[in-house]
Amino acid sequence: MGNFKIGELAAAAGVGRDTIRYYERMGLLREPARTAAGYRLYDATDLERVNFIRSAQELGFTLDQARQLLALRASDTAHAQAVLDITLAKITDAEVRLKRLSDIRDMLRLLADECPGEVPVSDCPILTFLTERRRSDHRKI
Amino acid sequence: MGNFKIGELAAAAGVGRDTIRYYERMGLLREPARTAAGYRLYDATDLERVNFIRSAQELGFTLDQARQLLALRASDTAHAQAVLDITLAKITDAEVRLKRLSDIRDMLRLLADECPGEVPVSDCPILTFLTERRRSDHRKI
DNA sequence: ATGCCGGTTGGACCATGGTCCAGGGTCAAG
DNA sequence: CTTGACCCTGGACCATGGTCCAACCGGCAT
Repeated sequence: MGNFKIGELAAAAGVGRDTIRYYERMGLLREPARTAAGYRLYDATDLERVNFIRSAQELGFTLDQARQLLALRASDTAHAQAVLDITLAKITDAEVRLKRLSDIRDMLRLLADECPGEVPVSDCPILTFLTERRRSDHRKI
Repeated sequence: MGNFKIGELAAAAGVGRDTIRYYERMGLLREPARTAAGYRLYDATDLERVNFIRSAQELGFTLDQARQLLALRASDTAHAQAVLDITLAKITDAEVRLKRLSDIRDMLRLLADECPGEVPVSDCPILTFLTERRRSDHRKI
């Protein structure tokens, strides 16, 4: 009972058919049962898996990490610490990227604030900055 | 005076030779003069261009945007407003991404704080969250 | 003249996460 | 019986910013 064909699974999960086949190739979904004609047959646990993967992606996990999380979930010996470790690494990673990106934003904002707009490009402080910067370089932004 | 071969330009700019040729193919660098043997010959303005591109990249501009900035810099009719517009768009873009990423970090942090570690994965709140989440979905994270 | 470094080309390949296509088979409705 | 919607496969293709490769040529030192 409750068997879907690929299109139905895809629609239920809000992804494309090709995405389902891609996940299968990537080892995120099991090889499904088939009808006599070769059609893939899925059930509710497959839908749940696809939903899990999508949720993980929304939290910034890669497909590879989603696969690790699925493997941990399926294990009966693993402890939650393993999941926590992955999560903590992801948090650190997010913080590094937040720092880099906010530094960039701050620098752009400084430059934008200095730029009067109504001058020829030759007087644009943004271009001047990009042009001059390397004379004293090799520090990170 | 001051002509470099590609390897010298690459070393001076701190990039690979292939990167120089790649920039040429992408239209970021002019087609350089050649020696009789077909070797590319560069000068200080080419080095300065590569440095400009690298600086732009460090500020989060794509190569495509770097090309636009170079075109503006070379124009004698453009005004600084055009550069400012690109920069402001980049700032907005950075802010959107900062918001998304910090929302993700916050959610991960909440989940990590709830996770005791020393329990079987079946009791891991992170996995539970990923498993359950889609029952009430379709809002952005 | 021999070795070696560095130059040339076109094209393949990397990661990431898919998307699309051709050329065929299947299935239910009209 | 035909039409249309769906499914199958293998492989190409997308963006991004390069990197690496083979197979060849140039130029300098020993």
